[in-house]
Amino acid sequence: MLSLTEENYLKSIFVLNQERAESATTNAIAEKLNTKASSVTDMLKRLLKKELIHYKKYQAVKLTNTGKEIAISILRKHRLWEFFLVEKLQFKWDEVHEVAEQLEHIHSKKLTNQLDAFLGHPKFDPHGDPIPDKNGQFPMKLNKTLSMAKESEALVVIGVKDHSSEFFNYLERLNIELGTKLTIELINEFDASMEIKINNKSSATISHEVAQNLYVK
Amino acid sequence: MLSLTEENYLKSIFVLNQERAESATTNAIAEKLNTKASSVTDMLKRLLKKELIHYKKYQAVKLTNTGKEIAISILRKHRLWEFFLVEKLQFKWDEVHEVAEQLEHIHSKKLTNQLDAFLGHPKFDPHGDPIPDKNGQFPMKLNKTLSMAKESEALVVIGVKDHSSEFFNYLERLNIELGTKLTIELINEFDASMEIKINNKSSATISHEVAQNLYVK
DNA sequence: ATATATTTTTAGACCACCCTAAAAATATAG
DNA sequence: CTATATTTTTAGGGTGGTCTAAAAATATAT
Repeated sequence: MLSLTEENYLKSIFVLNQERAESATTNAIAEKLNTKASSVTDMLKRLLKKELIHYKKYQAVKLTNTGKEIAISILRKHRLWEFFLVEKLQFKWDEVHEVAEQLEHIHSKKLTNQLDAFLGHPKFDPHGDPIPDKNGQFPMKLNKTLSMAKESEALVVIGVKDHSSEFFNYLERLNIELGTKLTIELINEFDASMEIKINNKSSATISHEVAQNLYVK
Repeated sequence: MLSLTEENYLKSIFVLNQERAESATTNAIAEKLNTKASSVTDMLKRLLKKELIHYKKYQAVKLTNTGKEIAISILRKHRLWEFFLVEKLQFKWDEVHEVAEQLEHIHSKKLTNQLDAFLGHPKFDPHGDPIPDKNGQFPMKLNKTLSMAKESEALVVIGVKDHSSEFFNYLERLNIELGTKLTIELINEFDASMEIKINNKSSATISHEVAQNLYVK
């Protein structure tokens, strides 16, 4: 059983390596965890002894498979809890992080999996970050935006690229949320703005910029 | 901000003093926390310095008002989470404790209060223990056991006195859980055992000892 | 290619929390 | 009331995790 601190180190290393290979350096980890480089070196030795990382002095760190598994499970818990907080407990999207940082360290497979089921197996957290499933598989990254679709296509909203509250407010006024059905009625050639039907009820005209920020399938 | 360990000490002291005044002795605390008496003495000094307990060498410990507040808030969180686990995540009675022991240490007033609201402000946890409200007030204690009821009375199970897994298993075999309706069909004068109807379906004979451990209303 | 700047590691110390073994205080029995 | 048993505390040490300051390795600049 790992300590809370060890888990946080694994998570940071994982996230850094996601961003860019070779980027999990001592200093980078220290900064991410608000600690000192010397403390990081200390911990790296411990994690090496437990075979959770690959580490040679003065070189960037990588996770072993075990280390990766653990890091992913922590990420999974973090994002599931964020989803829970927003969806069930009315937290705002900027209030969840701090609490999820604590909840991600609760050890109970049953808890995690039941929570996942209770939430309906969400694929993305409230910030749009992908939630790995219980086997550690990440969902496909969202890549198709409304702006890529053609006239008369019927689509479903599955995410947003922009996370500003301005955008969320805009979507709320138009009654667009996750799962909303959109049909493209017309695309203006001039500025690529679109006339769309929302849930087969209301109609609206949206700019190309808005369409670029809506993930659909 | 208190450490997880400090919080556990406060909780244990509170629970011991609930059971009986003067019962929070060094040895009793050590046993409750699965640690050694000398470690307890160590911690008592720290808690004294933080003014969370009243403590004189060789004497039983009491909580200060601050200490009591903290202990109650931990108990509140523990019991709310137990309720959540059973009610929303389909945990069994005997599976919740270990996880709740972890969840009770999450620091977020907003989380606790929103969870409370989400659950509908429950007054008792799945074991029938009272859940203090956000001001630290406990609801009235459960006091009526099945053994106090009379022939032909119809009752609802609202808690258990005994928390052993043996008892939980027994109840599971009989299909008795929170909210189960029991009707007393007959009380044997000899040993005070009862024949009861469970949810108007199955019948069973239960001993007086079992009846004494079921809270009803 | 050497001098300088930056990054990383080591050395040594501190704190929280745990332990064992022994000493001190308290409780119990005759 | 003394002798013994029990409880509690002290003394001293260990581990996980932190830090500062200094040394070592690596990277950068001329």
